[in-house]
Amino acid sequence: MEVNCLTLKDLINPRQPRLDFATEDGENAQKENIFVDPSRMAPKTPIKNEPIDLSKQKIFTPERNPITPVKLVDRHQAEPWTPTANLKMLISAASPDIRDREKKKGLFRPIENKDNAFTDSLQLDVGDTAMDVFQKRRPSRKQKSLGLLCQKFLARYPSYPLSTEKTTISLDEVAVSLGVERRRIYDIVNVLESLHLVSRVAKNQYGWHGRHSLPKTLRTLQRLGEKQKYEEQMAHLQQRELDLVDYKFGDRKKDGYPDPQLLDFSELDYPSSSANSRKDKSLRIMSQKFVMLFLVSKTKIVTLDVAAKILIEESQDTPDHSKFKTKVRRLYDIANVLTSLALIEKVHVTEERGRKPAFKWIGPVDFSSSDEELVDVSASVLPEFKRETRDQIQVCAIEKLARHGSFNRVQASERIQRKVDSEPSSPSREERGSGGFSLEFGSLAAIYQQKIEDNSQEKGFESNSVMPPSSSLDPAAPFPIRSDSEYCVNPLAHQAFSMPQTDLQTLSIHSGLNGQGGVSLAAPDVESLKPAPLASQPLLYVPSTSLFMLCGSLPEGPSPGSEKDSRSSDVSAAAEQSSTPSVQKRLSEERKPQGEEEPATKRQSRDYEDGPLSLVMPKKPSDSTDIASPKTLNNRGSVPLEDIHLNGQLCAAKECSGKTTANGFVSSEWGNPSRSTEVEKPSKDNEGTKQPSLLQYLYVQSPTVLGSSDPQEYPTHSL
DNA sequence: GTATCCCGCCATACG
DNA sequence: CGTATGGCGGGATAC
Repeated sequence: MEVNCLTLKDLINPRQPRLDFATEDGENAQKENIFVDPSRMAPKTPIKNEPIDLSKQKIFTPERNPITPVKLVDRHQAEPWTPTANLKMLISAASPDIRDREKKKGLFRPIENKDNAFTDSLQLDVGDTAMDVFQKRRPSRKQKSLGLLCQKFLARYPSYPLSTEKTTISLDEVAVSLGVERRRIYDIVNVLESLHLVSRVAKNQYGWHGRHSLPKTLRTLQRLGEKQKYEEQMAHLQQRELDLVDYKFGDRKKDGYPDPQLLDFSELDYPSSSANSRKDKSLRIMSQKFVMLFLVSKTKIVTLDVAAKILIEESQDTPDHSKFKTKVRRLYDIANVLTSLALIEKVHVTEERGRKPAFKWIGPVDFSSSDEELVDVSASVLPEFKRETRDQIQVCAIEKLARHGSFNRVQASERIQRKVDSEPSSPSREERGSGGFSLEFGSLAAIYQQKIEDNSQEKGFESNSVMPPSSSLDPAAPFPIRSDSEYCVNPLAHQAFSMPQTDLQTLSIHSGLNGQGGVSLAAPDVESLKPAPLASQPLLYVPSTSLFMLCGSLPEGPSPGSEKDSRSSDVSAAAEQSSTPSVQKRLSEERKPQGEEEPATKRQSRDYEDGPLSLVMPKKPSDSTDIASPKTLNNRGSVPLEDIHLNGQLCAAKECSGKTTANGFVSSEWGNPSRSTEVEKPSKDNEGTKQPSLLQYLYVQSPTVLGSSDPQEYPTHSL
């Protein structure tokens, strides 16, 4: 299909046609969105700084100004790709109007994603013939995923742009360049806007801010989330689920009132926009709330259904099932974007009720803390409105609290605990949340970041310590882990980053899941690692899902539980109890040689050996050095830099791993789901003690997931 | 089957 | 009226 559809570009440049883009590989594996990165992500446009590239667009849009874009022109009729498409075509034939529409669309084609290098080459071998093209090129759905698209989008701009330059984003331009309809760009931009990575400047234009203020934004959101007592809400919902109740919360928990204004908070102050009256509706708000849920969650894991329920609640209550479905749909959209930003990753949680899709926060968590500081910061950053917002929010929150309080929070909490439980962190950093230190870090980090940017990125924050450094490095991703990606400014880096992230994620996951703890630990390593950089990269990204979480206590304790150890320390005391140490050790020992890519099989085997732990282990490879990463490198070709971080991350990850795991264990998988079930049950956990958290989640990696989800293939490096 | 989620119709907002 | 935005959900795809 691609073939068929040419894009404007193609038109312009006829020769390229298929190959470039095509590749797909579709099947590969990955789940959907993954990123690969191609070298080309930013194809034409100049990435970094320049936002706009007229060249390509020329035809289409004028771009720069808000002028209205022309809709695109058509290309030939449509692309037959989907069945629907065909139908449409037919229809269009019948009706002119429709036809027009079609024309408009016309453009998309997959862009090249990927790097040509590998894939293409591979594919090329096969042949470029038309046939191949057809087959290969087929635009698989994945290629068109929002996550991938978002990645491409992000690759066009520096994560940490220099303050001096302001980048403007022309929606049309981007749409054309990425080969998608504008509608899709809105989806991305809206989410980015909710995190203040961009802001709307004018009609068709958005200003790119990058992740500089992300920490602040997250802090603010975290606070808001706390105020809203999202944690409790989540707990309630979970309970309900247990009960079976689905949507509908009878209780109405808290909210009687609307949420306060997250939105508002969203608007930065960007000069130009004065008018904003965006009625911001759902996507933006939903995105912020969704993020808040992660930030307030101890486990940092949020299931889609819980998130959907909470969101619905707030807004309205219609327990309508359809509404729920729609919400979930939107959440997937948001999640894809957040995944591309390396803030979350997909996991599965198995609860009593069964396995459910969920996402785990892998972004920075550090800040917690006290309000004031935060506030200040935010204030500085965000101007006025923030404060206002905050105040408002606070007020609301208070009210809510009061109400809630009355409620049964207690119960809820208990239940919740069960579910969530887990927790996080382990020993090392338990406090993170509590302590203010995190805040400090955050701020420091921010500062550093900026400086760094200015300077050059590099830097060595690393040095020291733990968290801070890491955070500093990666603002975006506070976690040590992901930081790398961010760190890099270059576009390429971004691209690359995806991989790293993955790695990180994976690692962390394996380890224990919790990012938190891990992070801190990691940081140090990272530093050291950094230098090594590239090597580490090899890992690749594993997108999502590698793990599953199971709730409940572990069954036998033995194995799994113990192994796993707790990562969670904070919460779960349980972890402490037993296992932790051992686990950690292991982790440490191990390293991951390769990235995660390993096939599930391997893991499994390992698992068997050790049990869940083993899973974790693999990742560890500390060394990151390994290397292999060539692939990643590829991208980098142009961009050198930052990759390094990745390595660091890895390290961190491993460390984390140690901590992590607390309650759950990882299992290998699917294969044995049964097991998991067993587990679930409550054994009560060890802990029962203090923590409420009764339920534990198990994280399991799923082989499938691995394989499947990640299609990645990236073979990795293997090592 | 279920989980994801693309696609794009169509309602709004705005001019 | 037109365009700009983006809610929304049918239905396709991935698993």
